[in-house]
Amino acid sequence: MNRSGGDADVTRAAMLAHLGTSGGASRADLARALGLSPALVSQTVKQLMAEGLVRELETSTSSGGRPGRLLGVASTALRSVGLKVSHDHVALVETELDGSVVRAVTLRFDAASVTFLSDLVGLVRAFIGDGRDEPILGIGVGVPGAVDATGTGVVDSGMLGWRQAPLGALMARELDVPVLVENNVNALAVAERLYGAGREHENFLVITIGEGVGAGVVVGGEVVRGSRGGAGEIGHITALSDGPLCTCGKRGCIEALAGEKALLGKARGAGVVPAGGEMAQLQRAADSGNPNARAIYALAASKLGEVVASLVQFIDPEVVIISGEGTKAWTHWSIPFEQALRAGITVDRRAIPVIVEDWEDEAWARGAAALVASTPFDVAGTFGEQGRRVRARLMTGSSATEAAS
Amino acid sequence: MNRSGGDADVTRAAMLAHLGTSGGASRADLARALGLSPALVSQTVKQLMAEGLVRELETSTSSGGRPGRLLGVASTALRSVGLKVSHDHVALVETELDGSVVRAVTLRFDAASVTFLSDLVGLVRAFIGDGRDEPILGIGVGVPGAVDATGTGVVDSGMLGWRQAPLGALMARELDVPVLVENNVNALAVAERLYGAGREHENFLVITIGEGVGAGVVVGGEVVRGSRGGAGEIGHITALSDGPLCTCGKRGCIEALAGEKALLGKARGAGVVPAGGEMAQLQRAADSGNPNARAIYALAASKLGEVVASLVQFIDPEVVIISGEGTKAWTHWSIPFEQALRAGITVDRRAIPVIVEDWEDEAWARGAAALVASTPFDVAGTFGEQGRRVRARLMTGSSATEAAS
DNA sequence: TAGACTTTATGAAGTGCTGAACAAAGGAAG
DNA sequence: CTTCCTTTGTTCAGCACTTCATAAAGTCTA
Repeated sequence: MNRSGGDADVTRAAMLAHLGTSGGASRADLARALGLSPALVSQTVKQLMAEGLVRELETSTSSGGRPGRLLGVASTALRSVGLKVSHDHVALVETELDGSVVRAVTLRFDAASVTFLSDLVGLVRAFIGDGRDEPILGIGVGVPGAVDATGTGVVDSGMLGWRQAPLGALMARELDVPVLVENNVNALAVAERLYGAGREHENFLVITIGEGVGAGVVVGGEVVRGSRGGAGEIGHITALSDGPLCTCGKRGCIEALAGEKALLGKARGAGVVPAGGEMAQLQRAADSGNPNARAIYALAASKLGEVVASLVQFIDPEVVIISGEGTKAWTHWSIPFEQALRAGITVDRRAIPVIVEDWEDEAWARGAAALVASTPFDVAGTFGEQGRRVRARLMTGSSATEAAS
Repeated sequence: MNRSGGDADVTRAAMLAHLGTSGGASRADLARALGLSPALVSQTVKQLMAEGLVRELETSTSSGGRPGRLLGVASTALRSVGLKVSHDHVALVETELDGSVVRAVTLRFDAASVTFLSDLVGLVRAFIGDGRDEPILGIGVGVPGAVDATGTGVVDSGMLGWRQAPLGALMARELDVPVLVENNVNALAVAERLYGAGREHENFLVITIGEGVGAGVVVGGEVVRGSRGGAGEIGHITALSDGPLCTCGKRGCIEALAGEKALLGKARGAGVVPAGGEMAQLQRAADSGNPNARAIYALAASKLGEVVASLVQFIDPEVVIISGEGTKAWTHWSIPFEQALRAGITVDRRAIPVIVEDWEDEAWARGAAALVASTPFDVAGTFGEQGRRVRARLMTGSSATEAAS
């Protein structure tokens, strides 16, 4: 399969992104990884080197044949910005193509303010202004909620209280930079696929715990978005009939059982933490052996395990990755979660590995930034016009200013 | 995106298959449906017409512009065979490319016999022999269980008691015909995508009820197979903790609550049907208003609704299609199922349509036959060598004998 | 009835990619 | 140390497909 016509730059961008995200790779490596013919890689690398975008590094050790000449991106100016939007704060990071974080800040932000859109644009503008004068490749935005079309970036979020917020279009226009908006768990899944455990897997599940409970689904190497970008919204799967009332109006949602608010509520009710107490206090109580605190975690973990078991049975992933702020206390989740998970699936898939990555705010934002690095691989064209703009910037080494369309 | 190199026959086959499965289409229709340029379609159609594989039908009515000249496949000999394998019988059908059934039989078959492989081959050989002398395009096989690689067709099935049965390779060798083996629900999902409600949807869920409970998942127009072909095995999702013991060793699996055996067991226990009674008797009892019988259906339907609600919340499909033998009694499932389903999902997706198609054995087999017609669209190459062989046969109008590899 | 518009179909020129053949550069075996 | 094998990288002819331009065949509007 090739991409003739006007799609040559997709190939070029994919090669640049692969070199950026994987450190060094030989031409043969590139051909295998991207499914292209060696001939094309040779040819394209020659161009990219002539343009000064790619350079040869050292020679790799041989594995019984001719050793490969490793390649790397020449430009150091290929940076992306990622932001994670929460109801009361925004985390911003600037990353290199390989996912390494150059700088990061967390700022207060009121999602319920009437001026939330312009507020957000202002924060991002200031953050970019603080950096070097190099123009950035693009901005990735992770939001808790459904994103209608990733290209235009219209957001519906119960957690933020946004209805059809035209976030992507506005930011792209105001900042004159490609902006990719996506559900934050999906963004995390993209990051896992590019830099994390998902690199070796085509099918996996990312489960996040924290304020909410979410899931990202990767099938055949691609993130599943569902009919209107609503795939992975497992927070409102019913885990206990006649359970506690959830913010969504239903009863017994897993988020109402294993979300931060639910845990805190229980902890306060049981007197484990004081009235105005925080999650950290609950964790400390559990750490020091408080049986009530441990029981609170255990119940949540067990219910989460049951839900994840259903998903594993349904979609048959190769691994399950657990992430989110909630993993800070994972020691208290681990055993009951795994027990419930293994007990809820058939024998043939009980060996499924569970990988825990305790990422915090910064990592979520890094996930959003990964969206930018992933666009060159986005053959399906999910990101549309914004994706094209990112690729165009990759091509010019981000040093030339781009004409806005 | 194009498919240059050695993949020209994929395009040709896809055009033939599209014409076969959709009746008549103009060149412009083909270009749109297959995502090709009009120029290429013109060019390729010219070839196909010269080879006598395609002919022009009448002229379509104009919709404000030049009317299109409708095309159709010239050969009437493009037939496929589909079979549905159950533990005690096999259903066989012969179909045209458009999915219409030419003939169908159901035969006794013992999946537990030591000679089950050769028995099955014998049945198929006899079935093909009974038909006209035209060689067929290929054979699709639907089995209840996981199929490792659709190309080679190695089957693991708890319901049939098969472990790593090399069904596909054996049949292909013995019968000298391309053989595509797939999980039966996945096959049904393919049929829905080609001929049914799935034609207008890229993301949908197929739920089957009957002896077992299964699911087929279509995301982005493609059937999701999971890491080892085990996606969609929802029968053993836990729907009721501490529920009845299931054949898989777990408790409260949805199959142990809503599968035929479970319903029959309950019906016998409640005295609704006699000791050796059948499903039809349970249904008649419910039809005539027996409250116990109705309650049995209602509980199963409600539990199924809860499980499907989780899946809908998770994968966000556009529609849910219900099928399988169990739909014969759907009137008794309908209300509690829909109630449980709507109650278990968030407001934003409560409008999701539920489509019921009461297909029986023959339709399952037709689903398997649809695998053959779908191979030309199988860009991902799931069917490998067998898929290539099907395409090769399509090209020669199935009139030339094919050299076995 | 003439033009404007829409949609279908085709021909020519150009582009992206592949496959095959070949050269290069190392290790392993005799 | 030569010979074979494996893997990498390059060159080149050829092909599948696309875009662009143009013709064809209708409907709609003035």
